[in-house]
Amino acid sequence: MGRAPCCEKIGLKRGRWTVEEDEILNNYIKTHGEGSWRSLPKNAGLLRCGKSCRLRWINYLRSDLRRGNISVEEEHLITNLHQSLGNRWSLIAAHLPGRTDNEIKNYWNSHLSRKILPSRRPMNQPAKTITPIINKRKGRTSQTSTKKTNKAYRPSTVTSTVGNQKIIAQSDEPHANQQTKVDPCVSDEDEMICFINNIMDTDMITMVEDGGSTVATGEPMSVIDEGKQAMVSEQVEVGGTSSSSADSFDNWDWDFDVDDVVLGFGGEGDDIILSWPWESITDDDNFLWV
DNA sequence: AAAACGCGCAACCGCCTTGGT
DNA sequence: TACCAAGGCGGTTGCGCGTTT
Repeated sequence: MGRAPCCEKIGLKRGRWTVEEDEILNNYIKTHGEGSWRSLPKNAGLLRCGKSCRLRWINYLRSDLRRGNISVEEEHLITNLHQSLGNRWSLIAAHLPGRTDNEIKNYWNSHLSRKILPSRRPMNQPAKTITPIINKRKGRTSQTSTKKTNKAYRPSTVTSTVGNQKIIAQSDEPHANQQTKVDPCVSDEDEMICFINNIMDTDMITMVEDGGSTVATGEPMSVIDEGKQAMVSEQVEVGGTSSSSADSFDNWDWDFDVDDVVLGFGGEGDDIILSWPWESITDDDNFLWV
């Protein structure tokens, strides 16, 4: 017995949406609001699967969408977010207002992955595959589940030296259940990209070699301890300089009481983020100059 | 001019989690 | 506690269109 289809498919239309269908869906949602996707097509008089309606609305019909022309800034943001979050397109999309996860995913697959990944691996060297550490959370994202997810996000810190200045960069990294290819930077790499790669690479390697054993046991370690440990263990030497800021971590407020899609520290709005490491990769605010 | 090819994007698929009962 | 429906997500597919041969 195969798995039952998510919805009755007999007689339902598939493929591209027509203008008329868009209009019906648009009008229905404007009148009745989002939700109840299962019953929506029937009520609206659409011969479509509820999932299909939801997808069409989210990816195409919503009024707050920005379509096309991903800017350079957005591209940088996507790149940096992907370094930290991996293929968690919905989380990445949450940082690009008006962009959908589908759009970003497509953009990544068609533009950025080719642009970035090939340059990170020497031609004659196979990519190193890191076994997933943390189970990827899939499926419905409620506020409660978001809380759980957020707690799994552990800011990591990497110190590096650029010129004669030491940099501490904090990177958020859930490292989901994904296969990530880690490669050394090549010589002609742009310096900043190379630095970002170092962050990612060292994160991943440390996760496996150091923090990995803890997670692999399946023991639900204290989130706070886990975060601290990760941050401490992930202090790495880049450019011959290293430091530990473990002491300062104890002073952090780790009581993440968040209802947000992303890490939040409170503030005027629920989804205000105090500091995302990638927020402005060329902005000094992003790093702590020591 | 036409066939072949490649790319971008919309849509689908199947798995997973959540929340209600 | 178990079950089920609904919703959400990432991966994949395939169509349409522009470019190349």
